[in-house]
Amino acid sequence: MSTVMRTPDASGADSASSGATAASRVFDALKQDLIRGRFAAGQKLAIGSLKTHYRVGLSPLREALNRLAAYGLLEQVNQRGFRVPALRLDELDDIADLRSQLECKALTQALQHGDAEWESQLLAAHHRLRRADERPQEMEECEQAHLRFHRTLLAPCGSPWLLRFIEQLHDQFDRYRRLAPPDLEVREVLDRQHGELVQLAMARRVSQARALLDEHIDLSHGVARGACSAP
Amino acid sequence: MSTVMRTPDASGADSASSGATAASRVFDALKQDLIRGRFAAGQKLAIGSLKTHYRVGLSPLREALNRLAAYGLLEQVNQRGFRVPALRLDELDDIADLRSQLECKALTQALQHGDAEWESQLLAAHHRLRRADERPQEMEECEQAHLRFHRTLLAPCGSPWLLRFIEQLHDQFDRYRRLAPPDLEVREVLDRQHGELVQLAMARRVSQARALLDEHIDLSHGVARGACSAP
DNA sequence: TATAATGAAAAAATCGATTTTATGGCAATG
DNA sequence: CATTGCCATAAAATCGATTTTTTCATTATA
Repeated sequence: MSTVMRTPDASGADSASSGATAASRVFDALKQDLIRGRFAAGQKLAIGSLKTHYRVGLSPLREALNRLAAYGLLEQVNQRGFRVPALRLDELDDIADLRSQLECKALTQALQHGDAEWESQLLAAHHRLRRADERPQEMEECEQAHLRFHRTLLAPCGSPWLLRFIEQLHDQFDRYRRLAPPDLEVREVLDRQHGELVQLAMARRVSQARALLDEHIDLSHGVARGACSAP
Repeated sequence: MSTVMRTPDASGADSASSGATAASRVFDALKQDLIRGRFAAGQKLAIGSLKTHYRVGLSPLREALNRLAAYGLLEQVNQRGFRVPALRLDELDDIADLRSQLECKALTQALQHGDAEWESQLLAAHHRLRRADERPQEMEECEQAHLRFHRTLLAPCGSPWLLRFIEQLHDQFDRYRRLAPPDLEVREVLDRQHGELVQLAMARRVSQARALLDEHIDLSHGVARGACSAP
């Protein structure tokens, strides 16, 4: 069962499944590693090393790099390869501002269209998130659960392009957030907000939910700013 | 002078210039042909024919196709190649709605940040647009001028990611609009609105300008709907 | 000393051929 | 008659080698 990819991985599922090509596998792996900050910001990628590191040939690797550049997780300069984008405070502010704008819109629409089935899924996603948060040593587990929770929250908004952009911004944002020093106090507030979001969403309290999501993103934004050095 | 490409062609300029690679050239050509509707919607692309048509080898061609899929102008299914996305009314509505939302936001910010230099550029862009419109036989000329006008209008908004998404949506929207039967009456109104937009922008009348841009997009939307058949 | 030219080494991009996977017709089976 | 299995064909994906372009240390020049 292969996945239609008008966008890199529109389904949100990892292409680790059966019919995955080498290109899509290395795309997923590279994407994760970029978001997790495994490459230094601003660094130039040595294609030769990537080839050996990810155990793929040149062609699928280059195809993956091209996708990532089009997606915005890499910069491509014409005869001089690929590099990791720098982390810039002004860009983070831009990303966070747009996230607020788009996710609040999506939330409004999701509260209008979401049905009973969605409510169950949202509760389930929140439950998984809490469980994962109880074992913070499993970082990737937590991150996955967190991503899925936010996806589930906005999923029924009815606008594929809106969701696409939100996903893209989320990936960009996470590059910053994951590199920032963690703030356990803020972290607790953020966790609490997840539960409150579920309550407000189920009760269809649009404006309150919007305000809370806005605050949620803004708090995260404050933490993520710690990833930036100079400008 | 090569261009940084965190996105396909972030500068808006054609990569026909000096340091262009085969991949970026065929990317530009394919992108234009897709937007111009030279391929039937839903059609599967025969990579072999593309190779001969665009006179490039397999590797650069595949890299271009991968970029286009990540950009959303192609669909990619894992072991069965690339196809042109179908034209769907609900998707067009989605695109138009988002365009309104994002472009109005950008317009507001542009009116706040735009300086005198920008005003000159806007006047110039509008002048070129009018001149191009006088020779409607030069369709591509008109389209280019039109695109540049809208780019210039929003350019100083100060948000690279917002501009990126707007550009992407604009390309998607144009796929529909260019295939729709032209409506000369509406066309005249749209042309008039361009001039009015310039006036309102220069006078920094934010809310009036927003309302007009919204109407502008909505009118275009009505025309573009003519490109859709069934759903 | 600063600047420009040079050329070897490294990296990016591309090509041609091979391998892998899907597709569609046809026979075999229930 | 519908369904399944099999093969030949076609297409997609990948590999290995070649070509092109950049990089950078070195030398020549003003």
